Amino acid sequence: MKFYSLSIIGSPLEPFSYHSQELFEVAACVCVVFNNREKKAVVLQEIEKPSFQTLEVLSSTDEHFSQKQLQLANFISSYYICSLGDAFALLTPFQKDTIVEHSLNKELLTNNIKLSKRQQEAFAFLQKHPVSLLFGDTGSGKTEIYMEYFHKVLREGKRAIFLMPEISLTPQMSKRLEEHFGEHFVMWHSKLTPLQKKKALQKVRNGSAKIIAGARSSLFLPVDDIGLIVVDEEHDDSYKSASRPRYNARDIAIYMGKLYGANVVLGSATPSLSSYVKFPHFRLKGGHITAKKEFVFLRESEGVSESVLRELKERVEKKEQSILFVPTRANFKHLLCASCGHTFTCAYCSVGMSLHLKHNALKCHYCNFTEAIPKECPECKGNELVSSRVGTAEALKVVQEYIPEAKVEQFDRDAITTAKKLREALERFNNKEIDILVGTQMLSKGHDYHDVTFAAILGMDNLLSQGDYRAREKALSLLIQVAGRSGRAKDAKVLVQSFNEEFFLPYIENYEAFLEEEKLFREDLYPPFKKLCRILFAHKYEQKAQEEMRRMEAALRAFGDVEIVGAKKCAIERVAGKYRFEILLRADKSTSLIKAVRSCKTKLAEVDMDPLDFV
DNA sequence: AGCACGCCGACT
DNA sequence: GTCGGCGTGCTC
Repeated sequence: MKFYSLSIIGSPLEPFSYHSQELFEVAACVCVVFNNREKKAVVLQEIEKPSFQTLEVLSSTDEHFSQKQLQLANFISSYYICSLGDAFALLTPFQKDTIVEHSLNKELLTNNIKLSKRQQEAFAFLQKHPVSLLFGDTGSGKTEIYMEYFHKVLREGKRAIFLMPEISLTPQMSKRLEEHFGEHFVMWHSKLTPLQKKKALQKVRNGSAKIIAGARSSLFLPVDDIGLIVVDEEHDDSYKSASRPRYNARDIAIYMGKLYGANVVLGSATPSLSSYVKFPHFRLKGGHITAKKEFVFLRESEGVSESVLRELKERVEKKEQSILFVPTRANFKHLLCASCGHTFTCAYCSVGMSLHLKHNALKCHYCNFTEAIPKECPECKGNELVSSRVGTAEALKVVQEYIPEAKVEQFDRDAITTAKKLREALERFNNKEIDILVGTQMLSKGHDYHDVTFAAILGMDNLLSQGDYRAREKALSLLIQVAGRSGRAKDAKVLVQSFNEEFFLPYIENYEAFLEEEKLFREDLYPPFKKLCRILFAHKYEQKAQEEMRRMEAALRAFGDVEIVGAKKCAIERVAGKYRFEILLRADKSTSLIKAVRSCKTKLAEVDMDPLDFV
């Protein structure tokens, strides 16, 4: 009889002991009964017979993790402070007896990419460093360099992972990679259907997929011969997972680079300060785009201004395309009573209800609670309700009323709900069936709109005044990214409605100047110079959440190398009926944070290592 | 995290 | 009487 320590996949608990007649390899997947239910588990090691009764392993499976995946799971579990079971739940195992194809389409070994002198220099630079930052403006030719690099990896008999923010996984990019790498290319993201997933996974497992492009989770596919990881748009916050474990795919890519002996390339036109400080960079400017861009600031706050409308109308008449950026969805973010000042807030969250005229509803953007738009104020019975903070739907309405002949479309999470809708919207825009796209952040994510001659950007001031340490970085990079969607083929005008011209303007065409400034502001206080960890407590009863927080706060005081920056209510103190408290910790080294938090983490506490958002 | 067990209110 | 609300405890 043999005894094993097993990690139950998906369980937040520590490993459990089982027995079996069979001999299992470390990292093999087995089936067990756990708490009266059948679960998959990972063999960690053989152990001595424990003092308590054990259950027998139900069966072995044909799945197993690799040694490197085992190390990766251990890293995730220790760095992000979660169970091994939670870490393994992220990974896709290998499958025994999969026939591995080594045949490579010979035609793909040669390629027709012609890099410019500068691009060649960049390529040489990237190859020299284990982790490097390709700091290249929109349209400066980053993608060609990636392609060239992928070809090289292929020639060396290895494979490459190409990470992108989910929304950038567009047909355009897919098509381009398909043309280059044919059957050796595969796309992986959460919106694939089960059948598509199965097919893609088969190609990954049998080795025919050499270039794996996809979102966060592509990092965890069963690939052991990784020669290169590219993290495109590395500044993008969506690389950070919003649920447990709250890992950052960009940072895990860097860890994996070391683990697999693969180079890592981070690419962005607006790199994060963290990457800029930590890694050597190569600056790629302008490139083959010769079109000029004119930036105009307009000191106006709410809504779509007359000037923006006039500009938009002018473009429509000239049959030119425009984009209009608004940071919020819906018609309005807030609704309040003009006579008594009563605000309409969600019954379950401490946030305002957004006004969605299309559905005749007030909607909470945090828990989705929906109710009819009230006719009068429940407090004072007044019937003069006013709304504020214009969103995409309202901006679209205003534009449509001003320019009835224009073809205007909404481009946000409310309108683009599926991959198909995204594909079709982008197709219509590129086919000139749309004059104006009105959208949120979604507009900024790597889509190639080649003929936009006018971009209007609203709501920047709200983003800038959000108050967390990255607000400046977030606002400025977003502005540059949205502006970068215009002026690709023809000259363009970018109109920014903001009172913060003094902050934005000097940096728009000189992002490194911003990074250098920001470095001074962050030194001794914020990442990457200091490490942060946020611990969240959420509970139905306010007192319970607060007590848990206080208990942990007290325990954390024992650690001299960890500073308790704050222990308080969250900025949004209630979400989905739960009261929320947080502790923010700061230290010089992440090991200090890990040690402290590990030692006194309660069940209720959710750890957010290297937090990016503070809501 | 699930999920079963068990104890108390409000309804056929 | 019972249906079902969620507090508590357990998972090798």
